[in-house]
Amino acid sequence: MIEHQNLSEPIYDRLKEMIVSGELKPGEKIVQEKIAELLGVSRTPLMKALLALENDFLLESIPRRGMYVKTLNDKELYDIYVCREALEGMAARILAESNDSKQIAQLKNCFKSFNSENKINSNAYTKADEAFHSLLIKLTGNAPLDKIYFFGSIYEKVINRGLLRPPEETLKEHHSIIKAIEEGDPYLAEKNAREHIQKSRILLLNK
Amino acid sequence: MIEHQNLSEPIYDRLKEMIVSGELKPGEKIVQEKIAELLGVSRTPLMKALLALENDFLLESIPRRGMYVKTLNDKELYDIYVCREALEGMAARILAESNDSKQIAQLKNCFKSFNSENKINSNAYTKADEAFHSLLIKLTGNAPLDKIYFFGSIYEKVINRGLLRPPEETLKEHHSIIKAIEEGDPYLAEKNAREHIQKSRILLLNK
DNA sequence: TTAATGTATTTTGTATACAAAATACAAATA
DNA sequence: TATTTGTATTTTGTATACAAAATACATTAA
Repeated sequence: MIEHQNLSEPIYDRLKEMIVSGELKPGEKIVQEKIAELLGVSRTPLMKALLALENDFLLESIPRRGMYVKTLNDKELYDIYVCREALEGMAARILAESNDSKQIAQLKNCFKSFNSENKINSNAYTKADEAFHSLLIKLTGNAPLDKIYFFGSIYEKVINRGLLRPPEETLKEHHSIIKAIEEGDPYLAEKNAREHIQKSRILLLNK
Repeated sequence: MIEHQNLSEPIYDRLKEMIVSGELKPGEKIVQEKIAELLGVSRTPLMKALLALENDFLLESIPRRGMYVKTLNDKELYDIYVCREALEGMAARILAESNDSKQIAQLKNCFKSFNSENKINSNAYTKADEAFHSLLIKLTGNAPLDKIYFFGSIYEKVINRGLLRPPEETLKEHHSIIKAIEEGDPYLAEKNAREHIQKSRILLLNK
């Protein structure tokens, strides 16, 4: 079955899913031949996908030893939140500066189903949360920013440990970020976005 | 010559140098077989290096067409400076928080040879500048931050267009960043670091 | 002359083959 | 028994082989 598309891409997607879902457990070794056979491909395109996943912080490579599913310790998780704070803060600032009503509508749309409800479905909210934070970055139109913001992949892994804070609490904060963007207040937008991440970050310390 | 070390790493280093130095020109296509032969290796380890370089924003891949040396347009360069502003600002804040005299000494050391001199060697200063900004990130001990901060590789490419601002001007700013860190003032350290990048960023707009 | 078409060549994407390092495990030694 | 040593097996790193897509180029038709 030699059919020249980009095999690496579907492999990458599949493996990412397997890692995030826990099908491949943290610390587990990726034995290339086994995974290749499992996915029905050769080691060559698999290797490409593995390298991409390493760059996403989902795999860890020890030269001459192999690739392992990354186990995020508390320090690393904390450090990722530090990066998120800086990057999402900047993203919020940029969006507030451009103050685009279409963009604001998109941001609002993430949480529209939760506004009127009294009881928030935790699973649906987690998805919305992820979409919102990812959208915040995407809407800036800053390609390098989007490239380095690989934390989305890790997000689900974090969530699997249990939501850090109740939706009722974070929903307010999300809206305050959007509101500052809508008011065209870059300083406040950045401040709100940063404080939002910071609150979760601090919780990670006492875990 | 089959000798199992990590060929990919030296290949990566060599290619990075060739790109940064301009031996490989922006927009130039990387013909795998040619480069492989030039470096005396096969396409397999070369491919690994190419993928890493793509992740560093130094190469651009068009599926089924090939890899090309990235041509940074003004918008992308500007966007990179936006990221730098966020990340280096955060780094300066962190260093100010920990307020470690050893770290501060290291930072000062970057510019020690320029303090007493009246005429600054532009070439040496460029190297010092690069070392300083890279060190700022490294000293935080934040691995994800260091991983996403690939801009150092691009730095020289930018500089090749000509220094954005005279050393006399930026040297002061560098010292003001260090000073704020030394005084343990996270807010000021972040502010100074950000303004430092911002000033260069704004210049990029009028180019 | 210009545009279109078909063929040859080049180049990428993938699979496979093989060498050397790493690992597992059994036998030998203390 | 615990530790070392040697051998077999596994697995990675690299090279090569080959198919299909992309490109170059010449030939033909308008």
